[in-house]
Amino acid sequence: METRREQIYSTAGSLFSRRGYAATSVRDIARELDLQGGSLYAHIASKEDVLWAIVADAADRFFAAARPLAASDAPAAARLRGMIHAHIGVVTGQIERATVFLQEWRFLSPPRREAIAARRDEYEGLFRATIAAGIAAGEFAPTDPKLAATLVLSALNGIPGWYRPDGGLSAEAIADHFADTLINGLARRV
Amino acid sequence: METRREQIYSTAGSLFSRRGYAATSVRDIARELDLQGGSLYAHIASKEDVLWAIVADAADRFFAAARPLAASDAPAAARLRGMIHAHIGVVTGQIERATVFLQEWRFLSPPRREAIAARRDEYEGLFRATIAAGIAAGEFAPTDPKLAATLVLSALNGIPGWYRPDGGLSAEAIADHFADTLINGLARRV
DNA sequence: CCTACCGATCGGTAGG
DNA sequence: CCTACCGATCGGTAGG
Repeated sequence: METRREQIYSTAGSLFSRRGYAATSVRDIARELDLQGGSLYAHIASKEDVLWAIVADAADRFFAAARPLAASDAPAAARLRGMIHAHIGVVTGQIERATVFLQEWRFLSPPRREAIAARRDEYEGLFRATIAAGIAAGEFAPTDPKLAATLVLSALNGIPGWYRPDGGLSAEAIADHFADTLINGLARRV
Repeated sequence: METRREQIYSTAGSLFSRRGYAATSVRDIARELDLQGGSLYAHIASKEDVLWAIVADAADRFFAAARPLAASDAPAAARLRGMIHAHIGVVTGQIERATVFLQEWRFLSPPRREAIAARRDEYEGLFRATIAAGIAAGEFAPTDPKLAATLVLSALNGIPGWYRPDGGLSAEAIADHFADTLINGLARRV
């Protein structure tokens, strides 16, 4: 029971992720739904509103997946491992929307772009704080938590560039490997 | 003694990196050079040719920086450290062209896009081979070299998303931190 | 390198 | 949701 509007978001997400927002026209979206170009505007107010709906929804999913893990009382390394798995789960499970979130948000108008920039920084803060806690607890070697969080998230956010759902590598296998390598990289030498 | 054509590449690189290829018009480029839109075509054959010139040039720079280090006879960890520094040097030293190379190459026409995909895979192969050599030599823990190379390059290629040349963090400091963390992450536990 | 133009397409709207 | 349209802009070209 998908509403027309949800169909539009889904189709737009697919097209935006493949061709980019700027290179996708509202008529491209309409065509995939067997509608006339102008008919889309019975359901949406503007092309940018569609982008915004996709981006804001994806941001919510990342927070919903990672925040509970960041807030748990497990050791920092275990929390970080869980957050890496959760993040990769969103990226691979919603690959089109995640790609649009990661790559196309810069086409939002300034107020919305700034809102997303703020949310991204807040989200990165979950990783920063977890890494900082791990350093304080002696689990991780002393390092710049901000730079380390950026490294971790950059590695994870590169996944849409090469991941194929039907490839030989499961999201779980990728998450295990990435978590092993990254956490090992942060770990204190014994 | 910059030729007009080089000015066009430089201006286009700046605009493509900021707004994206699809959202930049040839008139945008012309305006920055105080030319009429059509006058650009006295110097270039098409908008796509400009993108191609930038992307192909950036690819050359990455190879020129990393290939000699990959081929040296130093231990694998030292080679990988050098390659990470070299790669980050290109990314931060030519940030606009590097951004266009990393983000906008998908707007190339199919034959050129495939050529760049092949070069990217070849380049990633330098990292794969170095990591595989490190595993064989017992410097690195056994792991999937392909996945590990992808992790490393994803982390490095995220840098244009946040690096600011006038920020408090030098390219060298970033490279040191990233190389430390990534090589530590690959290292064999002792 | 400019003027003036080409056909195509853009996001969006009026009125039904 | 369609038809028919709006003004603006697109990449590119002819002729000078």
